[in-house]
Amino acid sequence: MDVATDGLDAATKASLERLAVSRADAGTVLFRPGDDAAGFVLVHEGRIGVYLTGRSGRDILLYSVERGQTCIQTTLGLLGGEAYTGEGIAETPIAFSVLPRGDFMALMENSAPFRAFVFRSFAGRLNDVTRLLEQVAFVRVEQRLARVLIERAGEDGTVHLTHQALASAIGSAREVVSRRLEALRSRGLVELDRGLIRVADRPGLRHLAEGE
Amino acid sequence: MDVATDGLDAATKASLERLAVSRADAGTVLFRPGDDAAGFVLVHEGRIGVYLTGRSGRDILLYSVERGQTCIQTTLGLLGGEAYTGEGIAETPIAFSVLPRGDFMALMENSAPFRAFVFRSFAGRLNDVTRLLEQVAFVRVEQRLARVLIERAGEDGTVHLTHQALASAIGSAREVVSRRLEALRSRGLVELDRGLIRVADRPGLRHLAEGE
DNA sequence: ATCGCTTGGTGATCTTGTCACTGAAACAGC
DNA sequence: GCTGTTTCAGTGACAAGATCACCAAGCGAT
Repeated sequence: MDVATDGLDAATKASLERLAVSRADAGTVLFRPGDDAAGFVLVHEGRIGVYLTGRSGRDILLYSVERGQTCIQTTLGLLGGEAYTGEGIAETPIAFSVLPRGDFMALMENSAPFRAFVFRSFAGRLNDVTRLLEQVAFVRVEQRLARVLIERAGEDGTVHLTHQALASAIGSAREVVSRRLEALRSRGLVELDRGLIRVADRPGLRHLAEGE
Repeated sequence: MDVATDGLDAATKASLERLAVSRADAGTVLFRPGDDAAGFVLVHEGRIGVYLTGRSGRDILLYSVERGQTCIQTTLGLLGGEAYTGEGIAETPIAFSVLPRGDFMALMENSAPFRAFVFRSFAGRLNDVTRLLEQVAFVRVEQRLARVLIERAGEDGTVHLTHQALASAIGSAREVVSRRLEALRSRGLVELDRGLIRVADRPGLRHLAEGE
């Protein structure tokens, strides 16, 4: 799942590292559905969330782009001329650089390791989205919720997300998440606070997340 | 959406056309989740459906592979070492050829048009799956059903699919499809027969499919 | 004809999504 | 401190969809 810049040859790496680094605050909207891709985006620090939004206003997290990864929506746009379908939001303060279209094409032409990197990114995202589809289509909300809580819990078992943010992460509605969380709490699996969930019984939650 | 072999240079095209052509009957299972990719698959005739199956046994059509297209699940396997997550079934009698792994890698290395073709395929599939996710996550069953009926209806407005097949196509359950179809019938939008749906009011159905 | 299989219909029940509110906590400015 | 304002969370009522457990037709083979 993690697509690192590892495996790139020194020359390619150097040309990527020469790029100017931009920064953006948490919460910045980096691109919206319909935008054209400006260039190949590489994330150095922080996390970008790419969301799909339905007409009703409900949204779902397609995938996250973290350090060393690239936003393949952009690549998709560069290679196929298709515009974004998702919305990109900085979830933390981020640092990134943009490789202009022409330079990107040249690298694709000349660097086999770079091509491999881009392909791996693609493959990883396709897998992410497919797995997400599987979850949304076939898995109960409670189980999806348990999974996200496990994934997002820090060392101390805390998850700093609102019910709304959790709902977006699993593609459900806030009210549903509230009720499911209350159900988990009543079983002693989590503790609840405003904007904060504490995982109280990690093995129990993991068991739920695995299904059965 | 359609990823044709158009745009390939003559040399690449020739080397693809030298491959031996295999055939398979409708209904043949071509690959299952967990299988390793044998090589790069190119479809000459017919249609392959790639399905994702949940534990419950319910399944959903990820995408179809038609004439001139390639099954990117395979490519994904070749490039990233990931196994299939979907199940491939011949929906019609098919003719296809397989480009062995080594030859595939060589083409990727040496032919820019071939690389572009593979990238376009990837981009198309990622788009397909994303759109499907959007449908499943945010769109009503009735609307998804209407859309599929429009897409699959022949010149004469007939759709030769069972309720179960329709349910798989939209990622729902057979009973739900039966009930929704009955609702459409009562509104005069379709006529029903065993294994056959006739679109009676195409504009009306299309209107439904567009949403609102 | 009749056995077996596929296809489709139906009621009951549970889960999930949606709508319309309410209340509680956090926060900014005075 | 208070006072609005905003964000977050809880709740009841109801609609949509999934699941389960059946049953009944249609169809093909022998």
